[in-house]
Amino acid sequence: MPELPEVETVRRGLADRLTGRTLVRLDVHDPKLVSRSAIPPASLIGGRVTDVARRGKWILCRMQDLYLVLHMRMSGQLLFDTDTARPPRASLHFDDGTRLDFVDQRRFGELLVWEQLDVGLLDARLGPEADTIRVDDLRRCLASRRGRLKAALCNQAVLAGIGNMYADEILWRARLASDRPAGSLDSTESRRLARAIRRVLGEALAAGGTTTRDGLYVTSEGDPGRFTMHLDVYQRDGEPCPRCGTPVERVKQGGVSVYWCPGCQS
DNA sequence: CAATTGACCTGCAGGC
DNA sequence: TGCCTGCAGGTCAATT
Repeated sequence: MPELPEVETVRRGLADRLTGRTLVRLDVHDPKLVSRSAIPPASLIGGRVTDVARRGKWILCRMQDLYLVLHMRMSGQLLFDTDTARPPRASLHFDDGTRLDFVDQRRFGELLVWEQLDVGLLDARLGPEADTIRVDDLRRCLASRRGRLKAALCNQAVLAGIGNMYADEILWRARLASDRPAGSLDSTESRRLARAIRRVLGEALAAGGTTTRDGLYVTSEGDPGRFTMHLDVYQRDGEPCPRCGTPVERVKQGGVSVYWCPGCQS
């Protein structure tokens, strides 16, 4: 599922190909994709892409006074000029002939048109960007939280960009158990966690993200992510922990799977 | 205010 | 073979 490294990889792909381009045609094949947009998507036609930014898992394409806002949710793919097996939910055509398709098996993704004001509102409901988090900011984010550490890491209002897969990888790297109360970390553990967040997300981004066995994540050029082989615990239940050899366990916590090593995470 | 739960979706795996 | 159930999880709204 697209988390910060995947969304950032896609953002870079879009920035490369779309900056300076003008949208000449927009075909929405699935109305649900745009149903939460207060401004009709057709308003973007004739607009030129001046900048492609990212906030958490949201992609924000500035098109002069409006923003094309994209969220891939579980299975969204943004693909340039590919002939996919799956029909796109929308296709965007640009002045140089480039076509960008929004393909989305599970149909949770969204395409929205926002004004500057709405971008500000997004900022207010997201925590700081996870990939650059520093230990003192992290402690502020987690302080006085009584819920589970993993839930806090995955909560976009606390920290923006982490999802289920990287939360497990980060917790393994930091040698922390997912069910620890978020506010219970001492200063050593907080330092370890902040470092693990930056390291895991940074390495995953450098590898162009992670394509899991569902194969749903690919870059905007259609390439799979190369971090897959570097996963230490995610979807590796039963395999020996790379650090201590204890078999990796999979448990259910708050409705989602947690992959972790009971031998070295506490 | 913080935490939890259900809803939204589709494809696929597993059981019978 | 075919039907059914459960599962994958990001975000939001509603509830505790």
